[in-house]
Amino acid sequence: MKYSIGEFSQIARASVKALRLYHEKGVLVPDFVDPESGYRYYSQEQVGEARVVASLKELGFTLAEVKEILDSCEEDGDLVERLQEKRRELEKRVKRFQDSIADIEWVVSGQFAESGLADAGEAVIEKSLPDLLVAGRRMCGRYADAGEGFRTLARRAGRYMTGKPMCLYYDGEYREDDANFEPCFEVKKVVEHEQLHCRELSGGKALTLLHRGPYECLHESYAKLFAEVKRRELKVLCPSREVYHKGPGMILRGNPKKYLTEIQFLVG
Amino acid sequence: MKYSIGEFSQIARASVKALRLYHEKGVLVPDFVDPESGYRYYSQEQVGEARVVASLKELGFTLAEVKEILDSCEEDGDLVERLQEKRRELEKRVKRFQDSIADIEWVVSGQFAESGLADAGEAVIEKSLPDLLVAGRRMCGRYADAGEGFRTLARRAGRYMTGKPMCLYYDGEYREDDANFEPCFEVKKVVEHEQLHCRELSGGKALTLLHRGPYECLHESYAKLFAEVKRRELKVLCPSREVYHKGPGMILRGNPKKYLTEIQFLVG
DNA sequence: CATCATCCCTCCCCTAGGGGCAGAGTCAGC
DNA sequence: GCTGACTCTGCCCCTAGGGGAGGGATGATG
Repeated sequence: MKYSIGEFSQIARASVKALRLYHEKGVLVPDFVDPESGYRYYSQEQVGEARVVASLKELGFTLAEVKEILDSCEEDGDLVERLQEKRRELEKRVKRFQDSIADIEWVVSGQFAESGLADAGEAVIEKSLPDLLVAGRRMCGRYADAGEGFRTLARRAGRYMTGKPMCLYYDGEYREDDANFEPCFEVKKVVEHEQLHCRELSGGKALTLLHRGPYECLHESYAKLFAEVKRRELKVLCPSREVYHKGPGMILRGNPKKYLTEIQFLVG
Repeated sequence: MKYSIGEFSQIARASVKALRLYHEKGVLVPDFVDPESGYRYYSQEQVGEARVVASLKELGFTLAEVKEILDSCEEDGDLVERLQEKRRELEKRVKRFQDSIADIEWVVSGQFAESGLADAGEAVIEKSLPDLLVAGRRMCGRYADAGEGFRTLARRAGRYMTGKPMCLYYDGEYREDDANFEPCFEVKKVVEHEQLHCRELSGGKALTLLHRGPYECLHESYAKLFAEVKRRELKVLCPSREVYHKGPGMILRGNPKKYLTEIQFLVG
């Protein structure tokens, strides 16, 4: 009983194209090839062979590996080592995919953390800030390193983030290379990790100002806010805060002209 | 500040080859290309662009998708839908890999289930069979369908299998098309599933014979065993059992001449 | 200015598993 | 013999680049 490639394709559930490829690679050679027409003809036993090839492919083996296995193995027992190795390989790939999925989740969740932001324009507003459970990462260096800090933070605690990212500034003055600051965000629950610091951040009365535009111009808004603090004869408590309602994303930089940053001075 | 492709490659952590490909695909076009020499020169801002490309690739996007995203998106928010879709895609792939891993585990575990088989040659042996917790799948049809039964069984309960596969035969006689039998194997714990039957299989005194060779010759061993039962004036209890110490594997057919099948007759 | 080591360019072939198409040959039934 | 269905080989395409050949450009040194 000989099957033409089309018939065999239906029986063995492999495309004609695939069967020709298997022939070329020596993985599944037709029982008989008409030397004149070049037509391939398959036998009944090759249905079983095709099933074996399909099984191995399903397990993640490449055609080259399948060929090697068919040539050198007779029983399933001969496969064990190869299977173990393949399993480790697959597990690695799964892990990579899962990492990607976790990253996607984190980026997406960041987009959904809605701010209760009254778009009141660029005026100084007095607010009462609530106590917040935050996870932060205290750093000492350049402000530009904060992005790296956020990334680390996100990897560790991103899945528990519930608020917008913010940054605490512990210096009373501007510092270039050894600034003292702490990227952080509100979290749903305490996250224990050596690289981050999780605790209650006390709220209270604060003066805030919403800054629209790139970070290079933040100093203008700081000036406004300081002026207002002075006018009201208040004292700024350390640390001051910046809340990044809209900033450079985890992936895309966005448009700096559209950045929205809220400066918060707790006052006493 | 212009970087040559080699310098930029080190800065942006992408191979020269990859950078040239990104240029070709329009994903990351160099800031300036010398029209005479064809040399590519990259600017400082492109370091950031390269980071974006790397991030998107890490999340599992193809170069074509990366290009489209860069062309049409400005902020992370614009990505959300695409990210969700990509996540679903990745989850599907993870699932497929995990299925493969599960299959591998099952095949491998089958190889490690050692039999306490005294290789006593082909003589009738009297044994005391222990009670076994088995998962089985009662079938009515041709013996050749047993393979399919084992496959189904394996999918459902393979991970709890602790013994060799075996088959119970409920007919007192040979039947062609409507044989009554039950592929099964010992399991570590009870598995609840509508398609399989899990229970204690009682042991007891048995006469057994190890058959070496293809299944076509099994009848010879059956004859030997029946003769011995008769000689000892015993009665065979239903069902009889076949234990497949070595048979066609889950994947490869193996060599039928090396098949090892133990026939077990519980006697009373 | 010449030389020489790098660096960079384009072009081609390779990966795995095919998809799709073109042009030509073949098979089987009527 | 005709016709439609089937099959052949060969070519180009896809991912995301790797490897290498052959040849031009750059930059430092003598």
